[in-house]
Formats: sequence, structure tokens, C-alpha cells
Amino acid sequence: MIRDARVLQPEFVPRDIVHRTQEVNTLSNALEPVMEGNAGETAFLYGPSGTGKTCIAQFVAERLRENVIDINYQYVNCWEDYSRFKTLYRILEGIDRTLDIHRQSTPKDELLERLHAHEGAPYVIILDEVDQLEDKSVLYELYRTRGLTMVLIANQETELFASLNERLTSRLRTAIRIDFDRYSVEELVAILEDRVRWGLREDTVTDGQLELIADAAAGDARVGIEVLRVAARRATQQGLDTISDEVIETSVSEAKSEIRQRNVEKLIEEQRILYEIITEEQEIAPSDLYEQYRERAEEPKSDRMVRNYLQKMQRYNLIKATGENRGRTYVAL
DNA sequence: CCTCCACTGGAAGATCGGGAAG
DNA sequence: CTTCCCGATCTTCCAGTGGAGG
Repeated sequence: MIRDARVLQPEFVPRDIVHRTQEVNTLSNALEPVMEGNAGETAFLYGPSGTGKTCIAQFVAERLRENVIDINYQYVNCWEDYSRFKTLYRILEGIDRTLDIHRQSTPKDELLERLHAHEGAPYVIILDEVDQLEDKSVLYELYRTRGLTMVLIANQETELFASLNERLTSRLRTAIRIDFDRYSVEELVAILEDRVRWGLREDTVTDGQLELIADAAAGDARVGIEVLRVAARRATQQGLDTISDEVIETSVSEAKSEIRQRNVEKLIEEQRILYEIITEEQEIAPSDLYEQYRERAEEPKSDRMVRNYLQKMQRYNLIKATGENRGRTYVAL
């Protein structure tokens, strides 16, 4: 059934983009000066998750690298590398192969100095989930770095700019802005068809079934591809030659819970205790939550730290805080 | 309406762990 | 070995906020 499992992985970047040609062209134009060895325009990619922002940024950057011999390119996920240090470290990794990766502590600001000292080929960096950056001033420092071209990815413009200071805001106002809307069912079907062509054997799934998947994914390609992956795996386990409607139906919820499970696995012990309490209670007031946590944890952290944990869990879309101040409750999703 | 106080989240400083320097 | 420096984590303190309950 499955011909090439990599094609069904979430991080897979296809050889051809079947939609979003407008967005691809706009981003290509922004990066055009890199072809002549100059810095490109700063580009902003906005849109909900699963609308192809990351995919298109990587696609355009990869294509650029194929056409220009002398170019450096690095993808940074600011969700994982959220601190100033980690971000700069990751960016340096893209140009400085001799950087001693075992060295945990470096003299203060040596990272930025090294980056500024770098002279040579144009450097294109993609900063994904840039709104997750703890210290946004690093963006200003990067903006000022010669020869550096930034592609910034975030969910919402207003949310991102709210966390930036004026100096940075006015600079970034001139950046090229590209909006990504949710995929329509037809577009999503086309994307899934493409994955099926490369990832699965022929005639294992009908167009009608892809429509079913696209419909359940509600414009989110990540969910759609995950459903396809789970369905193909299930059908294989059941010894089927083709994917049945029944398999798709059960795969939708399984795919969604697998996406959630992957996030739960990223939690540390303390956060998992909190997640457990909240899922048991469904909805809980802050003081009750703090109390129950103190009872269950072997060495409970302070309430302030618990609030930090809760914020992180909200970003993972595992829980939700409703209401403000006294009216606040935490709800399991 | 007003007051109270539970709750949030920023700021500053302490502590931890690991690596480098002496 | 000790001392210093770093980033990360955590605590302490606290100002600001707005819903609950008189």
C-alpha cells in the first residue's frame, strides 16, 4: 500500500507546489537580489497552521540554493529555539561549520559578533513561529546584520507586532507581506492527490475519499496529510488492498489524537501532572489547580512556575485558559 | 454602585549544572 | 583542584486588573 512513507511525513517538502503559485512568486521576487549576491527583502508569511507557510518558504529557499551556487540557507524553528542564545546558535550553525557544538557556554555576545563578522555569500534564514521568540530584540540585531535576508513566519500579524517595540515595528513595516488563507476542499484534494501519487500505490484511494479527508481537515493540510498517513497504515495492518471509507472515518479522530499525543510527549514531568489534573477535571479554577498540583508533585514548584508551565501548554494547544483575572479557569482541549 | 482580593505576568535576583580558565 | 562565566530554570516580590459579592 505505502510506496514512500517520507512523502506522508509532516515535514516533507514536495518537488512541485501544486497551489500557492502567487505566494511562491511573491516570495521569489523578495529573494531575487540574492541571485546577484545582494541581500533580499525581508518577507513576512502570515496564516493559520497547515496553510503551507513553512512548506513554501523552504521550497523557495531550496530552489534558490539550486540556482545560486554561493548561498547559505538555514531554517530555524523559534518554537524549539526560543531563546536568543539558541536562535543565534542555530543561525551560526548554518554558516560556521567549525563551531564547536559541544561548547555550552561562550563569552557573552560572541555569537552575535561572529555573525556580524561573517562576510561572504548571502545568507537566507527562515525564522518559523517567530512569535514564539522570547526576546524579540534579536530580530533587530538580525535585521542590522549585513548580507542577511530574513523570511519570518507567524500566525497573526497583530499578535506578533504587539510584542515588538517601535523601533523594530517601523523597520519591519516595509517588509514584503504574504498572507496565507485556509485551503479550500478542492485545493486540499489536489495536495493529497499529489502525496498519494508519490507516497502510495496506484488506486488505493478514490477522489471521493480524498474529498472526505479534505473535508474533515477543515483547510489544514497538516491534518489532512496526517489522516491520509494514519489511514494508509491502518489499511495495511488490516491487510486491505485499498483504503475503505470505514478506515478513513476512524482515522480522522486517531490522526487528531496522534497530533495531540506528539505534543504531550514534549511535556516535562511537572507539566504532565498539570495536564493530567486538567483532563480529569475538564475545567478547573487556578487555586484548585495549584493545590492539587502541590499534592501530586513530589517536589512542587512555585505557583509562578506553574503559570509558566500552563502558558507553554497553551501554546501546544493542549489546554485553554478562559476568562481573565478572577474569572480564569483552565480547560482541557 | 464600590471594595476586595484572586489571579496574572513582568522584573530582579538566586540557584543549578556544565564547561573553561587559572 | 577551585573559580569564573554562561544559559536555563526557578523563586520572590509586586503592580495591575477586573469579576465576585456586598
